[in-house]
Amino acid sequence: MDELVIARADILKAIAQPTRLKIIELLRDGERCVCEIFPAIAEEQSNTSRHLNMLQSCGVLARRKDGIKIMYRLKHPEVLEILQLATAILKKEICGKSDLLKVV
Amino acid sequence: MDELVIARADILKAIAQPTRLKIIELLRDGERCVCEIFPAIAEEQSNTSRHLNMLQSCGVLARRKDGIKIMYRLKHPEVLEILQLATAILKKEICGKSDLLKVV
DNA sequence: TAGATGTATGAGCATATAATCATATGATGG
DNA sequence: CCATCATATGATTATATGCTCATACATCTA
Repeated sequence: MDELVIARADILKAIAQPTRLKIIELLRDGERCVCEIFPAIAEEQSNTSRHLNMLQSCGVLARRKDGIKIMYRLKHPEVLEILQLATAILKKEICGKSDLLKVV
Repeated sequence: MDELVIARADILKAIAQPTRLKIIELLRDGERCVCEIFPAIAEEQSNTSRHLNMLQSCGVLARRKDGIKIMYRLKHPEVLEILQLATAILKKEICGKSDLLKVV
């Protein structure tokens, strides 16, 4: 039971990090190799590689070899749905706060 | 732009933790006070209080006073949808791994 | 007003996480 | 075979996180 809770938390934790969010959003447009990803998200190659590896090993991304390159892609469309829902919550929260501040 | 990525990561991070997941699942059935929550999830009062405060300040939970008690409740149904999607991903991943192991 | 009850918070600790630099590994073309 | 390009990984550091114990703070009631 507790194992399941932890497993679910791990999936969400994998998504819940700025650098990894940027990776996921980039891969929304399709498969990319590491050498395309790290300049696109403005992170170090080394750091990007670690995050990609993490996302792959927890099942969020899939990877395949293409000659010398490693191509990463989203494995589950649900991940994008989660992002949308998070954005929806965020929007509602921002509106709520703006109301309080009488800014909007 | 980066601020938005961080804000989205923060919402997800709030959900992506076992103790907080347990709280959220408990509150799926409706409003509860702290003194009901911490025994139900088998955590210390102090620790539970911190997590509740965290979930409230990031907008996942709402709270109100009821006499001496503080009642917490889910603020956005989207949070439950996120949990469902995470479970869906997990299921697919577990099945995939089971296939590999030829267990199922 | 003195307890009792419910909730929050300060301090401390152990562990986890993310980033960086340097280097290793591995595949490819000349 | 060597140089080069693409990716991964070891070591280190700084910071964040989660938990616990003790205590504070409020609110109610006898």
